[in-house]
Amino acid sequence: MNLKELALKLGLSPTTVSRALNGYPEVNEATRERVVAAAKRHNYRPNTRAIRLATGRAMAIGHVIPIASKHEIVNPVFADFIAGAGETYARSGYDMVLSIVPDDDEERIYHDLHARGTVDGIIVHAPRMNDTRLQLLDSIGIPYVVHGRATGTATPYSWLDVNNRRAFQRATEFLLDLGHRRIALINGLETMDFAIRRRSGYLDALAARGISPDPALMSSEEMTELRGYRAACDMLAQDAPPTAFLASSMISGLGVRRAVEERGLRLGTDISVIIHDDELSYLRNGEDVPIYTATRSSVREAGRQAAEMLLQIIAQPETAPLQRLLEAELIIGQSTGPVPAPRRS
Amino acid sequence: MNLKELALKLGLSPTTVSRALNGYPEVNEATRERVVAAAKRHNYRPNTRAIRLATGRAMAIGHVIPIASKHEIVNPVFADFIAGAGETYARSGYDMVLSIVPDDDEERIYHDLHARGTVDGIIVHAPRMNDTRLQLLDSIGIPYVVHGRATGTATPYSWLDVNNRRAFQRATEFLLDLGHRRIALINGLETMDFAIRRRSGYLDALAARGISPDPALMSSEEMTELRGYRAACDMLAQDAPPTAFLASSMISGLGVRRAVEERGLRLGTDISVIIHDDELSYLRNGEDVPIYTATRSSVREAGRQAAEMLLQIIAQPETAPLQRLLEAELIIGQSTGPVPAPRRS
DNA sequence: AATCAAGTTCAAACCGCTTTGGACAGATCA
DNA sequence: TGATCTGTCCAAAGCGGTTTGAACTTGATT
Repeated sequence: MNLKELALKLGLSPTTVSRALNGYPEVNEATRERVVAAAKRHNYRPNTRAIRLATGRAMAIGHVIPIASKHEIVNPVFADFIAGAGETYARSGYDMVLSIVPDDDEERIYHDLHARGTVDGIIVHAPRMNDTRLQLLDSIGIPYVVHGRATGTATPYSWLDVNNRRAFQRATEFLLDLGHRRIALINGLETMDFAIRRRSGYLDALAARGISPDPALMSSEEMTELRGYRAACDMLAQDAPPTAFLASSMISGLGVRRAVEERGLRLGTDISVIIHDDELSYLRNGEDVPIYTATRSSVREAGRQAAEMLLQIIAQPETAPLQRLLEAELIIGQSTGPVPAPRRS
Repeated sequence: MNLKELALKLGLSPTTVSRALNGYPEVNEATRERVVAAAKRHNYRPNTRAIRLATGRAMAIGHVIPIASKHEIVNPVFADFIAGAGETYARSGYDMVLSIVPDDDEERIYHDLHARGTVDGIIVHAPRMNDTRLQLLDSIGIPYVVHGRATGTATPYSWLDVNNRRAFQRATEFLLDLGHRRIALINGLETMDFAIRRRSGYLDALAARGISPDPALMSSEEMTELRGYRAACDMLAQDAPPTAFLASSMISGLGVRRAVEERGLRLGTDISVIIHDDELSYLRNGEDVPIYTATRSSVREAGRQAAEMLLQIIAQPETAPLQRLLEAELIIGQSTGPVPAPRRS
């Protein structure tokens, strides 16, 4: 059932039927009702492909997920971010198209998506420092919103980010207030912008108390359970082990916990741990009572909002770049406590 | 730069240019080369929207991700499954469109996707027992492939599944061979088809040794860390606690481990644990040496293959349903060992 | 009564490609 | 030599909508 057939059935022209269904004012209310009723009765749904060609809009947003060919990690936050963004798109009648791209091929994909008219805009994931993609997208002329920021980018651009620096600064201060002095940072890969910011928050908090950072207490790895475990093992085996850990994700936090408990130490008494909690749906940090003390910010909500921003930019292309900074909460769980009295060896 | 402009520049008709680029035989090789060169020089990329309308094909596959509104879990295996499927689509020039749908709205979405011509086929995720979606999709007439199976469906359909029953049967047998008699099952929600099959593999193995199952050793929950932890805690607190656990995912396995270690017990000596390992990229079960003994099957590979099957079905609609059963490996890690001598209390 | 405006409706062009059904030239054949 | 075939190329008709510009009613205005 297409527009022409429906029009024929109604004894109207396709023009009028189209207008009736799309809410244009120049159509008699009585006929509109007739048309709407007939459309529903015949299960008429306008063909997306035709609409797209006719209007010149793709009604779709692209999410380009780069896969580093070496270490093929799919960032686990994608699932929840995308779930959030998808809610927004569904409300607005947009489709979400996902491209999984080996990262050396990314540039071509952006050109393609635009030239072939597959999408109206793009969400940029996992920005790095001096990320070249933003300039590329600007030059191509695709509307985009970055999830995160790209330190070192000169021209303004639209982004939505968590205040990672502040979150980790507060977390570090919290540990310092508990008396901890040897605080380890189990960070994500510091090619990632968010990891750079978290590190700087951590360093700032230490500096403010006159503590000079110890490189042996700072690791920068992929955020997997195993990496967290190994980094924590190494650090705990040192002569002057840390009394507290700051882990960049729930998953590396699980690895830290394993290392801690394997040594017969107890979380929250012998060793304190703070994680960053993205509120991943399958990795809840407890239900009512949080297990870990954490800096918390919902990545799903970030997805919702980033998508809204992008749709707004697409609707009004002339507006100045939109920027939104979400603050993370610091929530107190059972994984932190005052620094224990030094053990005698 | 569109086809008409390019044709004009070349002094050819759009017809010939289109044919030259699409490899039709009725075009002189010399002109073809000229066209291809010009296309590259001017960065010509045919407009997807126009192709789709003209050919009547969407060149896109839909992945419908249902979100249970009550407990909003995004299944963590989606990310990796989709990464795998995406690789296949990229190779074949298909787009992947994701719909995040509250599960009470799913039926409408399928009708929509088809009637509006947004996709050429669908991957069905997370099938349940007697899943009504398959019949719906059959009646609508959309090609589809199910990731998993739907017990109770009478008519044949295309699916790709892991042999969950066999995997859990073997895992249970392995524990039985180690002398374990009280083996707990930390299963996923048994509304899910895969969970039903795993359970039946577990029960079969027990039955084959004449062991009657103990309901107190079987839990069926969402596969989160917390659920795994709680279930394990409850079971370990019983008068006759289990000596081994079978966990339906790496994540619930992490919860089980926490419960075990929290009680001062050691994994692989005091308590044995086997997990199912989907080889999620951010939750590797060790690198060279597996941490957990596990039934292993790559969900990413499953994504690749399911996508290939679907593309094949779309290309040849008249073929009989395709079905593929992947066997899980049983890999031996450090989390299992012989049943310990009973403690005196 | 003629003019004008507002309210409705429609025919036709268009979006950018694919594809059908020729057209035309040169080669091949009887 | 005329007929047939082959190799190339093209005009035009879709695909299924949106959108422009015009036409036709009606009722109000002068």
